[in-house]
Amino acid sequence: MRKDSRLSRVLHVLIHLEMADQPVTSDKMAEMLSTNPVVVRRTMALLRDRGYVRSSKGHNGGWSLAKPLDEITLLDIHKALGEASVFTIGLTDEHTNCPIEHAVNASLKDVMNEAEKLMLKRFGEITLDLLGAEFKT
Amino acid sequence: MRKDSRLSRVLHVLIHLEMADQPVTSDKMAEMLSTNPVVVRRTMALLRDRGYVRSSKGHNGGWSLAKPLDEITLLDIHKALGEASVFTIGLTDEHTNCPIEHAVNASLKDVMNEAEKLMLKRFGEITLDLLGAEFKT
DNA sequence: TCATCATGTAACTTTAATTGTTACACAATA
DNA sequence: TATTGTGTAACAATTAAAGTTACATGATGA
Repeated sequence: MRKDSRLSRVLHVLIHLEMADQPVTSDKMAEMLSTNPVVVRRTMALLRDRGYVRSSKGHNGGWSLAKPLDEITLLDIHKALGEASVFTIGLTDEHTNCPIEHAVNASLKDVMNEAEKLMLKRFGEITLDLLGAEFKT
Repeated sequence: MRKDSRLSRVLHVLIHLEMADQPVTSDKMAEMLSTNPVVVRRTMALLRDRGYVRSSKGHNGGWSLAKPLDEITLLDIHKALGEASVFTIGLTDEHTNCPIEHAVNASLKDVMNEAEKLMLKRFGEITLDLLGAEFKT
């Protein structure tokens, strides 16, 4: 099953951003991430919409933090990226009226909701400066 | 992100299987699931490999349970389907030696592991007869 | 002011993985 | 022995994300 590594990538970039004393261009980031500047802009735009980063044009332009890392949580970034669900496991579309199908889906949904809730709670507890701190030790 | 609904589908089918007094053909199942008999065989073959179901050929052939539902857990089926991870969130390939990237991935991995562990624990606690029981009430 | 650097974004192509399909071999049974 | 069913290889279709191209627009500094 395909994985979405935007979260991992963008966190990586944000922490680098904090250490830079100048805006960092999409080109530089793309190079870091072995990807394309347009892809970077697409993803970063989602964060800008939420006020976590800023972009500027022209000479010495690029991306910079709009908020200190200790005020941004993993959950914030995860939400900004707008992935519908964290699970690869999906439920069947219940176009039938089969009560068994409904029961199965309800059970699965319960378990997945519980796990997702736990995960998002943890994400909410981790600010991005902690990620940076961890590597500095 | 694409979802894998094989788990949901196959559970649905297994509970139906229990109630059938004859083997059920791949064609019937495919119709139930609005899919293709070959797809059904592919998925069911994974369960047969683990001894949860049996298949027989010829007249009155088809699929039947090889184990009572109260001896099969959600976790058993999940494992049989062989999905690598339950999460849509992936980590970057660490071809670089960037310590920040490593730290970010380690943190994400921690949180995901914890959530996955919880989820699989719950899956292990739910036997398939419980799913059926739930709908009967 | 104007060449240059940078983002913004639409439109399109590529990629990767599953799912669906076709075709045919093989086995069981009425 | 015709029919019913699985087993499986090989291929096509689908789909969603990622990548790419192209060009507009804005900012900056020489």
